[in-house]
Amino acid sequence: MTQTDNLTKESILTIGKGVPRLRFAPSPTGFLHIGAFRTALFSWLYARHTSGQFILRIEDTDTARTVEGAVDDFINGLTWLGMDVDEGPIVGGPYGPYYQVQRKALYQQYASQLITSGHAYRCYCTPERLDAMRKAQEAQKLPPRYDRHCRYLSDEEHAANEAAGLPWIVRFAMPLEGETVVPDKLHGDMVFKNTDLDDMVILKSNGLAPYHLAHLVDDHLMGITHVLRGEEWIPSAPRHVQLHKALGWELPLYYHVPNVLGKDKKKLSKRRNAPSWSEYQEQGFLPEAVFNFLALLGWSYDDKTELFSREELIRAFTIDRIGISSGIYDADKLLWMNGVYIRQLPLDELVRRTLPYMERPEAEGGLPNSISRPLDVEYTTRVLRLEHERLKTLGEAAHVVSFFFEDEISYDTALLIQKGMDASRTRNALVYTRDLLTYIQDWDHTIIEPLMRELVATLGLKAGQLFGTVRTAISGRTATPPLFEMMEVLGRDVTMKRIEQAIIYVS
RNA sequence: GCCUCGUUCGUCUAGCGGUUUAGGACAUCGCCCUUUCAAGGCGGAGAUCACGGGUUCGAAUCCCGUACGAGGUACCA
Repeated sequence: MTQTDNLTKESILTIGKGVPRLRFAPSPTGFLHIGAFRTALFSWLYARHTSGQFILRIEDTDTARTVEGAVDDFINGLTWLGMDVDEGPIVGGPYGPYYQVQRKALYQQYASQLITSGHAYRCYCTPERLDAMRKAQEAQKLPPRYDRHCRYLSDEEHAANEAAGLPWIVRFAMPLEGETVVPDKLHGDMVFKNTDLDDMVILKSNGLAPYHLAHLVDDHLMGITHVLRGEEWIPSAPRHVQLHKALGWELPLYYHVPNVLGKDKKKLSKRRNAPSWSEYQEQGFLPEAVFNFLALLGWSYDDKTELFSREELIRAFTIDRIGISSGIYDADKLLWMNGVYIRQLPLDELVRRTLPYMERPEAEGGLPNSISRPLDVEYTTRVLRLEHERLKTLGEAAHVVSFFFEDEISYDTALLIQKGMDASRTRNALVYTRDLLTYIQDWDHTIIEPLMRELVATLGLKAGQLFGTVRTAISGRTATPPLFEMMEVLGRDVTMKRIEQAIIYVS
């Protein structure tokens, strides 16, 4: 297809029929991983970029594998990521229903139309026969393919099978020679030999259509202009082209998007190497960070820009800059990006969004059950201000900040003794610190710091030796926010109490 | 087995025939800042552009093979 042809086709679709219409059509066989949302995101971004429409359709024709609650999971995931749906379940729309099980009659109608036009036929082959056939083919090292047994049945034989009440399905009569060209906007034309294509099933015994017919009928009827789907569909795309031809329908614009791979270099799979999107939510990833990260998975704007707000992404997104080679998703980079987004959050917003994570039960990553301080907004704000630029996820806040809320802290008392110090010098330093702190009028880090620095000099220690000891004494940690601000937030009473305790520990 | 798609630093990528001593980011290493941890700043290392042939004055960029990887090969999507 030449560039001119593309432009022409695109013009017809976008100007002739209105705006671009794209869909996300998951099948409710389980939760969704972020790879699935990545492809949906591209469709969504393009729809928003062009003021087009984004449609959610549920491909539930595999009734046996349908999982309860899956559709809610999709909708929750889309909502979390901020991908609003113009048409679909719940919101409805003029091209519904948006569940394929409810569109059964449509598929049957087109299947029988194809039989009438000679493009399809009824097949009475039993699963046992198909199985035996496939086994025989494999034994002979032949590609397993339907042998077209029923395609060549005479009218009399069809009538006899009918009269006998044999169950049947419908198969598509694939052209027996020639080639099928799949025009793909990302890959260019892909050519397939028709002899490699078999007579696939287009109507199952449960009366529903498999993906091949169902998605295509729906896309056509719903006016879908751009089909973005995973590259695993490339091998069956020629079937879809032939089906379009037989139905006399114009092809949508195809974009076969590369798959997202796991660390094992395998396609992300819910049952093998990919967590549900909701685990990212539970760990405290910000949806805007995941959104940004996902957009960069197989798409790029230029050679340096990586941080995009939602609006910037909508403005910058162009479909032709989607890459064609699949890539492993880099969990480290997501973590980094989440940190960037957390740091960009205004403090009150950070608190508002972190509180629910801290309020979770201890077992789910919340604050310890033993906390003695209430989780009020004022105090939590003062605490989180100190951890703001240190957080990588919202979920880790509770752990990192727990000592601000606990009454008793426990730690390895050996950590009190700094490099070049011993127990008695440490004890001495703590005693001096306690005495100094007792006389401080304004409990403010700007007051505490210079006095503590004087004490360092008085005791002939290095700053790190004194401060390290006090840090451990009041937090039980070796890595904390700046010491004096921490003391200020903790308050005089708690600080003094913990230092007293530490004096006992080192004795 | 057969069919198809893909292949630039460890990872994500820029590059669409000359501006490239192949640019950026994450990770990593070093230095600076510094009371620890982060954050930030500066810098380093890291890619014979999978390999082999062509085409061309000139190729990471175009063509053909090979290798490797992935995907598909169902009354699953």
